[in-house]
Amino acid sequence: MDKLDFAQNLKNQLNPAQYEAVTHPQGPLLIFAGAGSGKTRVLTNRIAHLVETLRVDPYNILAVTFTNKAAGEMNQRLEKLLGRQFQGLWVSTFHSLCARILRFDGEVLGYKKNFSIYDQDDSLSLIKRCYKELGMQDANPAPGICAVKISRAKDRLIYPDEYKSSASNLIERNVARVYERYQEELLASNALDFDDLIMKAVELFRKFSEILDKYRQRFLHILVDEYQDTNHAQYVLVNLLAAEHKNLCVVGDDDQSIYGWRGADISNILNFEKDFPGAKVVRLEQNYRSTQTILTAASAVVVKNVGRSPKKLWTEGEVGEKLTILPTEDESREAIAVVEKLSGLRSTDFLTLSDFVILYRTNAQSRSLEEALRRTGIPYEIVGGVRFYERMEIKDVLAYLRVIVNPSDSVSLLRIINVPKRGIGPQTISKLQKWADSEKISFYEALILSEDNPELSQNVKKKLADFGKLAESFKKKAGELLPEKLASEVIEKTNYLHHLEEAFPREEAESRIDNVKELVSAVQEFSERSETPTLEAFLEEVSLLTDIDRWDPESDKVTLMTLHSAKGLEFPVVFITGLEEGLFPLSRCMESREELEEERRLFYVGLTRAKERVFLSYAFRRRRFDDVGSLRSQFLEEIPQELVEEQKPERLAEVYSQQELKKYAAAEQLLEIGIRVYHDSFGVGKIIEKKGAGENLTVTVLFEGYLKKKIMVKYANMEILGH
DNA sequence: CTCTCGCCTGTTTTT
DNA sequence: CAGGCGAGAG
Repeated sequence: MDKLDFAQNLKNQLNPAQYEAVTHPQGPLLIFAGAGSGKTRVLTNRIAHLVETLRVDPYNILAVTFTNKAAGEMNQRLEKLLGRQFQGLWVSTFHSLCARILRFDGEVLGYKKNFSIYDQDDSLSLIKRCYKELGMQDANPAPGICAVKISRAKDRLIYPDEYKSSASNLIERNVARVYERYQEELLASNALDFDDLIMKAVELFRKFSEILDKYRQRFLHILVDEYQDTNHAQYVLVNLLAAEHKNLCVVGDDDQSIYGWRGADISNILNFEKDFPGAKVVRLEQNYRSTQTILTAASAVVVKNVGRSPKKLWTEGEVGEKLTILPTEDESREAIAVVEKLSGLRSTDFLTLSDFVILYRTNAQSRSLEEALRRTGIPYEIVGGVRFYERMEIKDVLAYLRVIVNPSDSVSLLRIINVPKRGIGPQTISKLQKWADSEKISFYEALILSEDNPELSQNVKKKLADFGKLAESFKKKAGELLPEKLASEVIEKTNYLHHLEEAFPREEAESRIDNVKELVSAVQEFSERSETPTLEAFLEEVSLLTDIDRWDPESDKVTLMTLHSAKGLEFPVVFITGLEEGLFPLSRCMESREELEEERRLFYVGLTRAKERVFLSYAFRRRRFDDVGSLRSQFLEEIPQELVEEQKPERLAEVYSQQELKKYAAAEQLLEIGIRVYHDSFGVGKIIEKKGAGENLTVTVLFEGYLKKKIMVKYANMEILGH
């Protein structure tokens, strides 16, 4: 395509706001892109415009997206747009960008090129080790909480010493101790966790201006997608890179900010104009995705939030169908209701399974849905949950590969040193560790040199030597074999499949063995497609891959995923399930306004995924911790009533009374047959049955109208009206 | 050193 | 209701 054609096409295919955003020549640019407003189209066209019309070398462009999938999609769309690939263009996530930079230039910070990347699982096990080493086993906070606190600190670029000096209570002082030790251990293991990738990249740029300069000269144009979800560290990174040329284009939507809990800072986008005075601001407000009804409903919900920049989405699309609310009795009935609706729609509206998505707040909710789908024989795919690369057996094999690449990687080494069982237990490990510390050698070296260790018995030495030889033989072969051959070699020589057979019942063992085999083919597939078919490259890709990256939107299956995973996607028909107080919004997020608003944005994100139809379901009773009755979500009431159609539940529901009642002994006596009560969720009803007493008290209430149910009498929710 | 049992805890979302 | 962890026995 030549230059003129391209320019002409742009004008025809974009609306005025989009056109403005795409053709803004240089300098800071902020694009507020409402849901479904053609954001990806603008980004890709902008990159194409930079190259085709402004003659910017693709080599000088950096585009940062949120997931690898989004990056891949962008590359694909560019290729489609121009009929060729852009050589040298960098499209990647923050994490892979930083990993790449650190592999290349990180040595000045003390990391060797073969560093390992620790996921939160690895990170937590290292933190637990730090607790032990510091003799803090029972200290507050628990390791899991400490891990979160350390992670938040890193998001904000707070280093251990600063954390320590600002620690104001015992818990924080404990975290500071662990944090300090944790960083030492990471460095000794030649490993970085997810947060380090960003933090250390920033450190690199701050400490070594010549390195920063190199990247500044390279990235003359920077585009950042989902800017509302960047945290402080990412913000600083972007600002460092863009400070000189100021050709920074950020795209985002404050209404879709849903990652506050992991450090995302909404003010990054809201303050952009302050950070870059004179920034051009473009608002994309025309929605091309959803029906008017869906869009109106979604907008009505999100306007309840206080801290947002005002905007009004509009569409020229059809009015469309009302949203449907499906009240159900419990989670399995909910699943059945969803599946029934789905199959009905499939036959009457000629939809394919890939047109549907079922969304939920927590991964645990997928179980009942999965069951219903399986019973009905409808193919489905779950995105997320236990990720493929986080499965135990996969992590075991990967740990072997990581040790081969990076023998300092203590987390991986400790993971596999006795898997499969080879008689190297905690005693031996602790002796080795002590010896390694006193001799100032790494754990791996201590293992290899254990022959010379006076502390160890002959028997133990033999076991260690065997394992050491095995590891060394893998290392030697790493240079000669293709990655997939090495993986097979590891699996074979360690007798790993046999170990799985022994450790698990047959069925489970088989599925785990299948996973291991799938891993080998994943390695093979990688080395065939990758430009750098090395084991190192594979390991890096794997640690930064998300489940959504592996998902195939085209395949004829119903998709199940969390609302978080659904960001950036669209479907003709969307089911949002579990709309109950305490579940969505999640109870832990209902205490502060900010958190409740984030839950509401999540609901907004869910609604705006839909092109044509939305179904919202909830259950009166749900098995969680124990059986709990629930109230429908406040979010349901925030949708204008004229836009929804509510299905009537027909079945008898049972909800139980609980401890709360004990506190209301007087109320208990009042709850007798014939008494009329009012309940927040179900309206006015009459008690027709009473069983048990105290904790076990259960009343059956006949609610006026359509419902007859036993209620878990959360007394606060129920008002006694009298006879 | 390994295995098993039973107790406790925690149960959100993810790069 | 899981999964993790510690204690105690083999």
